[in-house]
Amino acid sequence: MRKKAVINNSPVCQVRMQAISDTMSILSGKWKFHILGTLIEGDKLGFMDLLREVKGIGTKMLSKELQDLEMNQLVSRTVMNTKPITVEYSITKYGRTLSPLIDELAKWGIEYRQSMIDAERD
Amino acid sequence: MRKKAVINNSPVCQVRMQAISDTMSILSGKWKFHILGTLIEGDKLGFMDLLREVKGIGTKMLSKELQDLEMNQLVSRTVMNTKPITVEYSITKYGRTLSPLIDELAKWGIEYRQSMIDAERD
DNA sequence: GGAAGTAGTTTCCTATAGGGAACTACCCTT
DNA sequence: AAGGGTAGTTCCCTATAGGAAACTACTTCC
Repeated sequence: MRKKAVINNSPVCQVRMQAISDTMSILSGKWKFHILGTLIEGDKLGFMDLLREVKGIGTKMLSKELQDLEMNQLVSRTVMNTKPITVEYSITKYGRTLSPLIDELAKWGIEYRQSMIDAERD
Repeated sequence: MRKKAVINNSPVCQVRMQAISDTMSILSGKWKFHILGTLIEGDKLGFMDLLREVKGIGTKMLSKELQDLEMNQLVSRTVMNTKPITVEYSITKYGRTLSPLIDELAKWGIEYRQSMIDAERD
């Protein structure tokens, strides 16, 4: 008799797994959390502001990641009526719903670092 | 006068950003959350059990991801003294500290799906 | 002895992610 | 008219992630 999957067959697990995949796919890539974190802290920022704040990112990736985030309604892009045109990027109300998740990520990472330090002392 | 980064210069932000990178790097890849989620639900599982539970994964990736997780003390691997040797994978106590994070990921993903459905109704 | 189950490893391949540098285009200041 | 700031786009390249399939090695059941 061939064994079959049991645990992940329950509808509730399937939904959870799918949800996790969704979230990770929206927030995939090296820079999304950095950009979101920066925008959550810093209200309205221009393209060049973000380029300076997000250390190490280049124009290509910043542009691409911002487009992804805008597409998913996490970030808004507003072209201002100034001469030299400027653009204001800011986090959306919906983007702010990521705060608890980002906090958890940061919290776990900080505790992880601490546990490594504790382990070293043995 | 040349502008400089301001927001992410505060030590607290730097630590947070680093922590997020740490977490994401430990949990990187397509399968880690699936494996962890399955092990959190299902106590002790063998290699082939996991292969069946984690839909779509192949032996190579499963093996590699389990090694990564074991290295970071999130998963334990025990070779059992049975003939045909079997191996028991289970989540560690430390691995369980990821539960709140995984819950947040799932929660956000589920709300995201719902918001898409709501948006469609307009 | 052959099938099937245990737990992987190895090899080969492709698709994607991501980086660097150059380039566009517009405007302001000097 | 030259330099520097705005906001990107395009092209080229490489490194890595991940998948498929074959292979190892050992055991038990039929």
